[in-house]
Amino acid sequence: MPAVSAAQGRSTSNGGAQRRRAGRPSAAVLDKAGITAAALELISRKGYGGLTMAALAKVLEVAPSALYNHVASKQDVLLLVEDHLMSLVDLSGFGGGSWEDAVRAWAWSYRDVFAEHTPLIPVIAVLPVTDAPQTLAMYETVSKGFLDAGFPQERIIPAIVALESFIFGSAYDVTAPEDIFDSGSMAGSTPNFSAAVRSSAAGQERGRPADTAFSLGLDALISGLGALRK
Amino acid sequence: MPAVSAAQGRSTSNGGAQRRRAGRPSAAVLDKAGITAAALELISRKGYGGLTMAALAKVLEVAPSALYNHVASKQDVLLLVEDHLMSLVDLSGFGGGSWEDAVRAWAWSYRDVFAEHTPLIPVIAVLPVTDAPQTLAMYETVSKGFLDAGFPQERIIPAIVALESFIFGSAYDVTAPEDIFDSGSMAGSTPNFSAAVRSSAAGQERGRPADTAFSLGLDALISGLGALRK
DNA sequence: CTAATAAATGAATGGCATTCATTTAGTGGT
DNA sequence: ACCACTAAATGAATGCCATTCATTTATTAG
Repeated sequence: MPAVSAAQGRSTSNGGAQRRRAGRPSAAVLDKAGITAAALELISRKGYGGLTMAALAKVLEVAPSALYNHVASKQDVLLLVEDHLMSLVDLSGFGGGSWEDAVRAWAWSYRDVFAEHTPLIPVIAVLPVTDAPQTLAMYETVSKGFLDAGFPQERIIPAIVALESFIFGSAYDVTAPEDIFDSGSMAGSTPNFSAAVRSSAAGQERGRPADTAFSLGLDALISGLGALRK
Repeated sequence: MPAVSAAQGRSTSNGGAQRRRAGRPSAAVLDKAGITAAALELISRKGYGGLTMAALAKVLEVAPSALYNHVASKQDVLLLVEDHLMSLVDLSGFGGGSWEDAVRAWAWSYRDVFAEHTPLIPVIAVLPVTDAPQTLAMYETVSKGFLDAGFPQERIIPAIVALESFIFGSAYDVTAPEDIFDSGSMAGSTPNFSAAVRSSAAGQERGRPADTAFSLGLDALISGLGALRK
């Protein structure tokens, strides 16, 4: 199928999109910032399942192959998105106030941002920071916050990594279905677990279960790691 | 059914799979246990990139479409694998000894198992335990361990979830490349971060960096969560 | 004995990322 | 002013992949 797709257009009041003839256009249509923005729009509209190179090209009113003049692969697009998201993480606490409060605000916003973007977590976990300026900027601010709070220099990176690991895992947790711990017909053979599930659901009432666990773990990490300060 | 599983070809020691004629064979060739075993073998040999329905069918010496008589989708295969892996997690500490030691042994082995299977983490995070008997069994044992250690019932699930979140995030961390924190040409603009990276690398010497961070975070979590006991 | 069901084959199907030949436009050097 | 090179677009493959469907054969239930 020729896929009428992107640029149909002509006279009808569509999104615009005149068909472009082959060859380099006078003004460049694409750049990394535009690709990033289009990817984010697509993700928010259709989710990560809807983020395909073809769909991205359609949003940008370009042939799919044109994207490859600006990124080497789809993975590259994900990297661009990932780095952009890092700029949304709240670092304001590291400007003043206690280390505990700064870490808490940072961790909650970091988790919230990536809870909406869990498919990027495997990407982040392996992404060399060199290629990600926003990510690097975040690490710089956080490192300085830890240093100023009195952390021994050689403990700073392990502490940040431990916190990040917890944050990434917790981001997945946010996306879990309500009934994930429903033991169903097997409940009879798991009395202790089933009782614990019932009991935590009962004591819950307000707020998401994921928030309760995150709060609990974060407090434990903050107090445990905080003890490393000189 | 013992499930001959990875069906071997007739007499010849070819890798080559006698061609079976169409129609139901007298003895069933496939079952879930065999599919699970073949998937695990494939994963260990070729990684998750090599785990395709076609490759799985080839290992089992069947046509790809035959798999769909036993599983509904590839996701289903991943679920089978995931549940099998849960049986490899070390629960022995919960038989006796201190809660701290039991949790520590459980957490390390849990992380080690899934560090080799990070592509399953998104699957687990969303998997209803009903469909996963081994997973359910693990939760039962761990829940009982927490209860016996004096945890208030309504705190047990949040505490386990917090630990699991940390474990999953840390499993990704194990797979990160050595030089992930290399700031390269940008190092000049990130003095605090770069110094922290150098310093933690220097103090490292033995063991993986991921182990240092995991140990640090796990100790913090254990001492913080342990304080919840009555 | 027969109808329903289970389990296999083999041939599509449609979606996907990616590549390649081709076209056109700007750019740097002489 | 010319020319070679490079940049940025189109459009037509390519190959991989999960999944579906019609068909065949065997077993099982009534």
